[in-house]
Amino acid sequence: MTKKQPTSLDYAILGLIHQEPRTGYGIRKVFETTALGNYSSSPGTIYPALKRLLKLGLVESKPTKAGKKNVFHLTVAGEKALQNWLAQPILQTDIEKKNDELFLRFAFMDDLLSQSQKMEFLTTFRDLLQNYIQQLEHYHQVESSHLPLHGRLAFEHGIATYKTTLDWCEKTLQLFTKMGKNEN
Amino acid sequence: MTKKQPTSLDYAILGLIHQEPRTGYGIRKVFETTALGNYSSSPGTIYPALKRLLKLGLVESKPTKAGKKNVFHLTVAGEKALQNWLAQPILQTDIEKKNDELFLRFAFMDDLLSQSQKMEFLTTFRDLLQNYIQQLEHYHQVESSHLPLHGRLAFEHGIATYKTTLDWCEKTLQLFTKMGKNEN
DNA sequence: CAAATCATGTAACCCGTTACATGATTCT
DNA sequence: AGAATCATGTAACGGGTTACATGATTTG
Repeated sequence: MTKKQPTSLDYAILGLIHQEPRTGYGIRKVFETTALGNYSSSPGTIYPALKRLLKLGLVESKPTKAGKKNVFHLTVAGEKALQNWLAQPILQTDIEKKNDELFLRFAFMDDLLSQSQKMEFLTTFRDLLQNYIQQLEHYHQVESSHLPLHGRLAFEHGIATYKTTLDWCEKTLQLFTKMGKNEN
Repeated sequence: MTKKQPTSLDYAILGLIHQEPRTGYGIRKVFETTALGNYSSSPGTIYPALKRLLKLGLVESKPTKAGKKNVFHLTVAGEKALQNWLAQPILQTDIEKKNDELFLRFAFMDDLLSQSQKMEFLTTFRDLLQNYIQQLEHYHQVESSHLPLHGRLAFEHGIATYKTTLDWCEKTLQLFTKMGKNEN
C-alpha cells in the first residue's frame, strides 16, 4: 500500500524546479544542454513525469496569462519529499548501483540540508567507499588470476574510478571543514 | 521494420554464455555475485531475456538429461551479433551516456576481436575522451562561477572520473603495445 | 528430515523510449 | 514569409522490477 515512491528522474525534476520554477520545456532544455546527465529530455518522458508529480501533490503549476506556458513550482509537500530524499542515509548498494543518484543528491543539497547533514553525507560516503574499495581489492588479489585479461582490466578500471570518487570525497570534506572554520 | 536490437543486458548474457555455456540460474549467479555490475539477477529479468534471445536465434539450449536444467550456448548468428556489437565504432554519446556499456564491451573482447580491433577501440576511446574532457573543462571555465557550489563540485567529480578513465585507456594501450612487441 | 540452495518460470505494473502531432513565437 | 525554436502533449511498445509460485537437489 505504501505510495509508489518517485523515481530518480522525478527527484531530478523536483530539484530543478526547486532551484527556480520552470516550464516542462525549460526542464527539457536543462537535460538536453547541461551535463546534468543521463536523463532523457524527450517530451514523452518529461510531461508524463510532471503529471505524476502533480497527482502526488509535489508540484503545482501556474499557467501564465496567455495560456500555453505552464510554470511549475514545488509545493510544501514537494519540498519535504525532496529534502527527505536528500537526507536519506547512504547504503553500500547505492554505491554499487546508484552512484549517479548519489551525485544527483549532492548536487541539489545546497540550500536544503544543514551543513552538518552535508558533512554526514560526505563522511558516510567516504567510509562506505573505503570499505567497498577494500572489498574490491581483496577480490582482485584472490580472483584476478582466474579472470580473462579484459575482464581483469575492466575490473581494475572500476577500482580506479571508485578511488577517484574517494579522493573527491576527501577533498570536498576538507573544503567544507575549511569553510566551516572561516564562518566562525 | 529493422529488427529490434538486443539490449545491453542481452549482450551481457551473450558475452557470458560465450565464455562458457550456462544455465539461466548460472547467469543469475554471475550478476548476483560478481562485480559485473548493475544488471539485475532476478528471474523476471533473466528468463524472459533468454526467451527473447532464443526467438532471435542467437542462443540455443540443450536440456540436460534429467530434465530441469537448461544449458544455453551461442549459435553462429549469436556469436556474430556479439562480435558486431563489440566492434561497433565508439561515439561521443556512448561516452556521455553509456560508459558502462563500453566497459562491458571491453570486458568481452578477449577472444572475439583481433588485436588491431582492440587497439582501435582503445585509441578512439582515448581520443574521444580527450576531446570530451576538453569540452567539459571549457564549460567549467566559462560557467562554473554561475553554478551553485554543489552543482560545481559534482561537475568537477565528473571531470575527474573521465580523467581517470582516460588514464586507464592510456595505461592499457601501453600494456597492449608492449605485449604486441613481445610477441614478435 | 529440515533447511538451504539449485532451478525455472509467470503476471501485473510502470517507467522510459520512440514516434507522431500540433500550434505559437521569434528570428532572419 | 519562411525557418527555427518554443511549448505541450498523446499513444504504442517493450523491458525491468517486484512478487508470486513450484519443485528438485544438496547439505548439515
